[in-house]
Amino acid sequence: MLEGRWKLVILFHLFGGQVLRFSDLERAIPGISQKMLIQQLRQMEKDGIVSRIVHHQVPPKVEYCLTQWGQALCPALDALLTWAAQREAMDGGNPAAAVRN
Amino acid sequence: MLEGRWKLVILFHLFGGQVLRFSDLERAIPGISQKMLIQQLRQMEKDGIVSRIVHHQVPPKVEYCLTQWGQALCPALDALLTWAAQREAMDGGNPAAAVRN
DNA sequence: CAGGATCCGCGTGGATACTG
DNA sequence: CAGTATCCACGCGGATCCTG
Repeated sequence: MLEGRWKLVILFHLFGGQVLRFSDLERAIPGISQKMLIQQLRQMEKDGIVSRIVHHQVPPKVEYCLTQWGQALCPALDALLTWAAQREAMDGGNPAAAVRN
Repeated sequence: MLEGRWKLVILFHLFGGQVLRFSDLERAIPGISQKMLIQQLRQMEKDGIVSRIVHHQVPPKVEYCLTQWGQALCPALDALLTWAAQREAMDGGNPAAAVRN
């Protein structure tokens, strides 16, 4: 359910109860295409991890945030961030390597 | 670094300081091919997550375990397990869905 | 603005056979 | 036992164009 190149990246942006618009996410994640963004969001919505809030108005406005079940992922995401931080704190390794992924 | 279909599955088996042989992992992970197993192990070895211990003898014996840096992933893996467990504890949803992945 | 629809390359991953 | 070598399908993900 968390596989794929973008899932975790998206989740990290929704981390901590953030509510973001489609375009916000698009701008926040350089390199992602609209197709991938919507595709991954839809899958996670289907899996009950993120919820989609449509505001009926023009221009359209759609927001995304974590569901309650998605919020439960926060400790795990946090642990992953801690892990990545440890990596950078390590000696020789180049710091970019941990970020690049 | 954790992407791909098998990385996490393999890590879950090396969880808690387990030291396993190649064939142990192969048997423990139904459906994985030798190619994928060795490929993913090599990548994680290169990333410094798992370490490869070769015992020079016949028949060959090679063991795999987490490096110190790999051990640092345990809290994160644990959080993910907790997350998955919460899923199953939830009402309506079919329990298989959380496992299937 | 928030997508939908298409086309397409290329890498991931599966199956099988072979080896030191 | 612990890999290596090869072939190949499929689908992920990128690019581009279109729409309510």
